Amino acid sequence: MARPREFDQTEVAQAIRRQFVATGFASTSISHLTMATGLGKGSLYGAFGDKEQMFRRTFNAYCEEVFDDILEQLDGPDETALARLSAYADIIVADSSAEKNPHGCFLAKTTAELAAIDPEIAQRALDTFRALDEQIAESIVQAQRAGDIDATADPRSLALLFLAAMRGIESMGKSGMTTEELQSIATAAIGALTGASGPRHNLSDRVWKRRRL
Amino acid sequence: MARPREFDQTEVAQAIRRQFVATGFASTSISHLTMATGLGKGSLYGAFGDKEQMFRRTFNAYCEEVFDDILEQLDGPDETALARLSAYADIIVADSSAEKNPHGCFLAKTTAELAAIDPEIAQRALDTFRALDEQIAESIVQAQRAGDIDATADPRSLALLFLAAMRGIESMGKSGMTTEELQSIATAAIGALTGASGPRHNLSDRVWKRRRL
DNA sequence: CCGTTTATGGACCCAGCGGTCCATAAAAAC
DNA sequence: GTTTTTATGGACCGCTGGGTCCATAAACGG
Repeated sequence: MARPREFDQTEVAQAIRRQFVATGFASTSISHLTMATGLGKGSLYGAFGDKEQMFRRTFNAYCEEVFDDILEQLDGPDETALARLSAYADIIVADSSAEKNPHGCFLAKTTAELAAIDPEIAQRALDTFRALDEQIAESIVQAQRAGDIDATADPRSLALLFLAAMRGIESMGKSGMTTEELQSIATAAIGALTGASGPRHNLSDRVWKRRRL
Repeated sequence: MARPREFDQTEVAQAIRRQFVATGFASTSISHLTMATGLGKGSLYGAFGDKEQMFRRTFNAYCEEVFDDILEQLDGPDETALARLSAYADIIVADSSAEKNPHGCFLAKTTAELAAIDPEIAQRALDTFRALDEQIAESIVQAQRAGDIDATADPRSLALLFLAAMRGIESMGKSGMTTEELQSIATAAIGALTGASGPRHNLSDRVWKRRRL
């Protein structure tokens, strides 16, 4: 061992992430990254490799976080499964308003920019979507057991619809759609799960965990 | 008048559009455009202005087309309103598969890249989303009159949910989600409109008009 | 205290960027 | 045929891009 790093790896990684979230891959220059991190080129390259490696690392970490977040948010007993889905939708709404989060979801942004020309990125995005879908489907099965969702409905189909609605909220939120409109989508999505009969259990159970885009 | 242009404006505009759809704004270089169009820099600048003007013109034309398409697709009598919505969803599915259309919807791509830093782009995107929503809502009202959708449901809320599901299909299609999965979303979205009772009229009425992303 | 090893950040490289300019070509006006 | 006007496309410019290199700094082992 010799001279140690003068910076905190995770702090710098967060600064890099903030920059990529704001300006994507192509529009982020190395000088953006040196400014955002306060490091020189040499340090940045020494610690994280080139721009592409930095980006892939950031994107993978983001996808993992997105998944960890839904895992934590949807975890719980059958009786509050629907309430947790509703709370998750509320979180998506809150995080998708352009006012609060002008740059939108990094997963969506990166898929839009790179999926067509980078199979690795596309695959990671697809894996993440499928993982989200799976978690949602599990919660729907729980809610079916609890009597909040029609037990004869196909949970996989409902889960995909719910996920699509969430991605739609994100997609349109970036353009400046109001929180009221986005919230209406979230409410309607939950309504689509419960059907005309409505839920058996209360949706307003306190099941919020934490927020993340 | 003197020497006339040697190229067809609309053909060249289409070539420009193909390039922007493929590589977005930042990642499209002028040399990309000269290659795509076969024109020299001078001609391109003379006829269309600089890169930013070319892009804005292309984006605006695209938004208009998206709206014209839904207008044409959803036009018709009450009895087939739901079938037309279903056909529209099928078109979105077909156009959103990465296999057929790797670059995705230009509206989504541009919103993801630029809405956060360009209010004019954001506003145009928002206007387009709202216009789509309005047309969908109108068709839903028609379907309610025809007895295919519960007349007590709020058409605005249902329309936003439907639109969000469509944008979700587009968003996830780019990552390579299968046509079957995307189609399942479309079917579930129509199901969410009709509710548990199902539609009164047949969904398979021949109401397809033309295709567009 | 000195040699070794690694971190540091700015100098440097050159390829490609967006944009301008201009000599030339070509059609219209007369 | 001559003049006028516009289109054309490549030469050219200043600048910034990503990436490398290296003199220097700083901590450790002995």
